Amino acid sequence: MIREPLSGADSPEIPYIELLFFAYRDFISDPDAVLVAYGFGRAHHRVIHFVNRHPGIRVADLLDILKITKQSLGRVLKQLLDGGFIEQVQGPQDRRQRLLYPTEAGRALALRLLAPQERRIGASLDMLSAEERRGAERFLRMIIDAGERDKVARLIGR
Amino acid sequence: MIREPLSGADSPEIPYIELLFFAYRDFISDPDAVLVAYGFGRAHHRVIHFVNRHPGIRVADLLDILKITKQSLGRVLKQLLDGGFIEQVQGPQDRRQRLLYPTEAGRALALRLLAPQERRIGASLDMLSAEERRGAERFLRMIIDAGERDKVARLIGR
DNA sequence: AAAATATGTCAACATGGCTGACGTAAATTT
DNA sequence: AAATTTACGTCAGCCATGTTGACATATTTT
Repeated sequence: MIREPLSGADSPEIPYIELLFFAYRDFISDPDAVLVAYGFGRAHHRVIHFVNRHPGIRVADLLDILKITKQSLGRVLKQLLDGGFIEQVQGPQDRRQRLLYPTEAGRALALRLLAPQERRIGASLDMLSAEERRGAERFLRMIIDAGERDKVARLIGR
Repeated sequence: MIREPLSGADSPEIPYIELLFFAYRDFISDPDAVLVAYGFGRAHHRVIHFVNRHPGIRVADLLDILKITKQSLGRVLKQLLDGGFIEQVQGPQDRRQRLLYPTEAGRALALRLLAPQERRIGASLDMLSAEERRGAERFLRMIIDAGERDKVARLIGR
């Protein structure tokens, strides 16, 4: 039995690791509360978000963003299609593709899910200087897998 | 059907929201890879981590940190006890309490799970100025629920 | 014509959340 | 001393969301 704590003195990274855990824990609690009213979960949230951010996105792109299997995505996608939050359109060039677009309801849901997170993040950013904000952004960016950073930069538009 | 993307121009918070998603996605992929070798999941990781950080922690405190139910915690805790990664000791003052301590194996596992995250976070911090690092820390801190911040500050030791 | 690609689908399974109720032992309050 | 509260464990069952691997179809590319 070990009595000595694993301490932040041993490793200066530990506070950041734990802050990331706690921040993420609370960060997703906002949309979670909204989602229960729709009978949806976090997986639906992610799909709704990225389809609204990139109308016409392909299923394959969504899989690459979410890093989940086709089966898992297929399940929630079907529910969102059935529920009238997302529409499929055959790709005009490549007709194998099913391009995904939000409906009016889908856009409304995306905005409802976004609102509390904007508030939370906005309030946090308000407390920071310009350089501190840059620090937050660069910190997160460098945590992403090196091979994914360019893709993410393109996705978020900077 | 809506064709206009929900844009970062509409809302300056969106890039941060998405970076947080992508950073967290990759951040947990490291320990996930280690855990499969033990037949454990993320829930075990969290328990192992906080028991190693705070040897002698009570079950109730763990529940408050993880924000999960007693039932969910009980399941993984039992597996960690059975596997010899954690030991229980009756509380000396209050004998209703079961204080949790890591075993040697539990400490070793905690360090194995920590190592890749330290590398990832450390490499990210190395790219930042002192003020940027401060920004990253303050950003995360302010994302945490206001009512939880003091508790978290105590837990992470600053 | 053959091969590769984009997508969907099937069955089966595991993890880890949840609820609500109930039990026990120990500490605290009345 | 009795009643209440607290800390913890446990039971049964449910749900969301992740996994694998195989297979089907339409379409595009070679």
